[in-house]
Amino acid sequence: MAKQRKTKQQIQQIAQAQLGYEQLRPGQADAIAALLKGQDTLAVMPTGSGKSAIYQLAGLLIPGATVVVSPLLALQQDQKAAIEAQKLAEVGVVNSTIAEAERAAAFAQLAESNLEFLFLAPEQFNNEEVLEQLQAAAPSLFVVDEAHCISEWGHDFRPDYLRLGTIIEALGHPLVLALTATAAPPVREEIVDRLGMQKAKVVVQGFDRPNIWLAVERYEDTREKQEALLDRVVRAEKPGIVYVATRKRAEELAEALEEQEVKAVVYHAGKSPQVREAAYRAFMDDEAEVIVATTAFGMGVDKPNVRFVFHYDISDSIDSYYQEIGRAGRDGESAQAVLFYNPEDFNLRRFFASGGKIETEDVEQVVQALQEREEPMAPRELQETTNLSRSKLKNTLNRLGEVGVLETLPNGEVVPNESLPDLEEAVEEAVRLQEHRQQYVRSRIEMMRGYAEVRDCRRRFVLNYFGEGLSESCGFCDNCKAGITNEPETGHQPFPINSQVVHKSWGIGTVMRYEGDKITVLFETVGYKTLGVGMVLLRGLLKRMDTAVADSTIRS
DNA sequence: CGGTCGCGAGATATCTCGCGACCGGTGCTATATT
Repeated sequence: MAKQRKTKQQIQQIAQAQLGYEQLRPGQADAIAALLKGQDTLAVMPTGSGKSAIYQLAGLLIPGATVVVSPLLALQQDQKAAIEAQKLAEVGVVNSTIAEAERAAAFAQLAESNLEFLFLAPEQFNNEEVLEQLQAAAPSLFVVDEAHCISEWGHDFRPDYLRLGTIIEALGHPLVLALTATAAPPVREEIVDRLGMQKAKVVVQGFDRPNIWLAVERYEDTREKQEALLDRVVRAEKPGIVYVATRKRAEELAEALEEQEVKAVVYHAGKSPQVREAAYRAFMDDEAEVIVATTAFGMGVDKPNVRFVFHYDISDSIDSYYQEIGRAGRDGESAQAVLFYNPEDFNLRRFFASGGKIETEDVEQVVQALQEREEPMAPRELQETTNLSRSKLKNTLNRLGEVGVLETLPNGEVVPNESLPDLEEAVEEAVRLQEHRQQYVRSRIEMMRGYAEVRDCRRRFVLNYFGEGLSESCGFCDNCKAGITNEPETGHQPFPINSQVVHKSWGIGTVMRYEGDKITVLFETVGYKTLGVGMVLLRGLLKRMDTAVADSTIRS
């Protein structure tokens, strides 16, 4: 296929003609231009900045079909509807809710090169027919929407996200486009890595949301915290979102709000699809003032006038937290993000994070079962033979796949690899990988504590976390208002932000931020670590890595 | 880790305490049952 060279101006003209866009935003044009040059691209851009337009335009401009991997059935439907409303091209959706006839029609259209966009969830690739049809159709563009799911869900919850790289390879490596709203540098790296993106272009659009007021209120007492939150919701300008960690808490808080005559609805995965849809609609249409929700609520939500996002419980990472509060103030008007913080709440997060611990014996058991069988086994069979819990087995299989002991076939069954590495060593490596993963997850929770307890401009903390600087304090967070800020003093920063350093036992890391006399480094193996700068210098704990970080990143 | 539930024991005929068990988030898909 001849590479298409189009100037940004030409792209702009097409955008205007096809999508009615007056002006493409810088990130959009950069991403599309990179794709047209044949470069795999990762675009990290806030919701509402037109991520969909990137794949829509690129899909139309590049000859051949576009496959879009999307995590939720509702999103697939929405995106299809959006394209159809603009009469851009023929669209198909393939998932478990689609009738056989419609599914067959979509594949027939695809085979005749009459389908431009095909939406599906990563689990669909377990179906051999899907993969065969796609291989025959040879799509030219493979899009992974909400690509942070690879890193957030792939390791345990939805492991098929980790297999997308294999799928891309099986399709002969079409051009790859990954899209996400929120991804810290290690998450970006993982996306590029796991999808096997080649010479990836990374386009990052500004993370700052200056109209969102950031604050943390600390309580040592649960009852006191609840009363404070309810009181704040009652007084706050609405509509707003209250995030909680458990379904039960969601129900309780909504009820308490109703008692105070606040129109509140509940949203969590324990509700039937109808009830969830009704709650969503009520909130979107401003019939409900407040939605009290678990993390089930949010993906794909783009409501302009959300005036507050309150967290009754802390999130599992800054990534999640920022994504959640980012749903406030999309209209550009000011909005509030307040974290109601009780250090005890970390216990639940640690519990969620500890579920995936695997023991050497468990791993050996799985390997043994596979070897005895000598033919592909479905995970369900393995679960019966080994007596491991579903999530533990998932984790074990994922890690074994990573160290090359086994391979997951397109239909989801697993087989031992033909050329087996040293088994004992590989098993140990698998256990070690899982430990690293856990340390990483826990270190992200610790960064959340860092945010809650930081005595500096909170916006600077968050932006540093995403690899961006903020030279002047924001003036729009509780700490700035109270005069608790800590202007960066270059003299105390022996290693520049974002530079690479090496630690004797933790290996390579990236300098994330400084706070007072503390330095926070993100290590590839153990996650985020905070050290005293004085001690680091005195003991020579960190050494500068001289290889410059490849910077294919555009900031705008 | 901590909140909650259910149970049995104890002092009194219903309530209170203490102990152990158990649960806690996110979604796809396939399949069986009304």
